[in-house]
Amino acid sequence: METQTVQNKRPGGRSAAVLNSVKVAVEELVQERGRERVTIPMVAERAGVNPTSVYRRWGDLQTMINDIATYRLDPSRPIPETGSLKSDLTAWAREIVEHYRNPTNAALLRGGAASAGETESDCTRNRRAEAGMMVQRYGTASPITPDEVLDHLVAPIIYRVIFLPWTLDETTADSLVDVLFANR
Amino acid sequence: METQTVQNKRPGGRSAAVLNSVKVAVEELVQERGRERVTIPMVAERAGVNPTSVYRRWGDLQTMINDIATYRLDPSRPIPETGSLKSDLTAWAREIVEHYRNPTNAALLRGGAASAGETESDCTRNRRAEAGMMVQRYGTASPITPDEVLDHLVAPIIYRVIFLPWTLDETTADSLVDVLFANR
DNA sequence: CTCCTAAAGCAATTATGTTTGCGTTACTCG
DNA sequence: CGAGTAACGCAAACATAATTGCTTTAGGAG
Repeated sequence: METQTVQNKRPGGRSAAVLNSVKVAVEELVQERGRERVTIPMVAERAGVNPTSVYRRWGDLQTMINDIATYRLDPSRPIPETGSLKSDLTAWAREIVEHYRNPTNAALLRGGAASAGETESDCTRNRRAEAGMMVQRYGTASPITPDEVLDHLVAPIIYRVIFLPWTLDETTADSLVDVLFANR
Repeated sequence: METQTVQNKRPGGRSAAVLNSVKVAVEELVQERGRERVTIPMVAERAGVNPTSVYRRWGDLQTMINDIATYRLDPSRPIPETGSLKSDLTAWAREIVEHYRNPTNAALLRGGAASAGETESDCTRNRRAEAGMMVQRYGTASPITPDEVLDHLVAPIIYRVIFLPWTLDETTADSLVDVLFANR
């Protein structure tokens, strides 16, 4: 699942309009029908665009969806920096939970899960890098390792997003962090 | 994702043979090409069966794969009962890890993930029920709740299966249980 | 063993997704 | 602006998936 944004030598005007309406169409359809039941002709029709344009720009559905999904949860967004590891992780986890409480983002994650596994996805790699960054800030004496963050903070969130989305609420992030820091 | 085994008024002989060769074909193909790139005609050809038979019995690919996946990790298998909650959970987690270290089972899980979300899948429900059973055995004074088992034992395993399968080894289950019981 | 019919096989048809060649539009650079 | 060309739209060709009516095979009750 490699996700390099499909670049365009004429990014403005009509191309931008096509990109935008396709993006909206994909998000709507993935949310309405689930990643499995979305096809390129379907997206093209909803977007008011010719299917050929989609095929020529992205090649196939997976590439297109990965490309579109990249626009969300920007990898270059600022990582919380609040003064303590615990509050950084809380803020960060809340962001992730809020992101995936959006059904479109959840559906895109599920779609990505299906094709994950052989190679580390951008999504996973980014989460790991961000976790490492926060932990390192507070030195090697940190009570928490990046792997623990993945296992006990990211994993429960992602598991719930995929399999138990209705259990995600605004308290999820905080209580997971509490458990992570209990007795340390 | 509803998974009711497609029942057959003539379960023996030829039907059984078809079911079996289709099952093998699905497992091979899902493992070889990933859930996304498997089609019914493909499965039928590999199985040496007419595609029509597959369409008529299962209707579509998702139903078929869910049905086939149900044959694995038998829900009526015995739950470990070793005398302590910690060792029960360890044995149970080891089973799950071993199950999903098989690439076919991992691929089927990823395929299921794609269509999960709207309704609780059998797989998830069973894990939760099993966790509850083990915890209850040792009374309400238990230091661990079923939800904690899901968040901190099941979730990390499933997360790794889907996104980081190469990080699963024979120590994974034990160390996750150790963390779960640390300081309790 | 025999009959009944569920399930499988086959072939023709329909539907849908994908590719391709070519003409048209309109972004961008000078 | 105006020329050059990237990207789009259209329509036809192609490929493959799904459906359907009919025939054949064989499981299982009596």
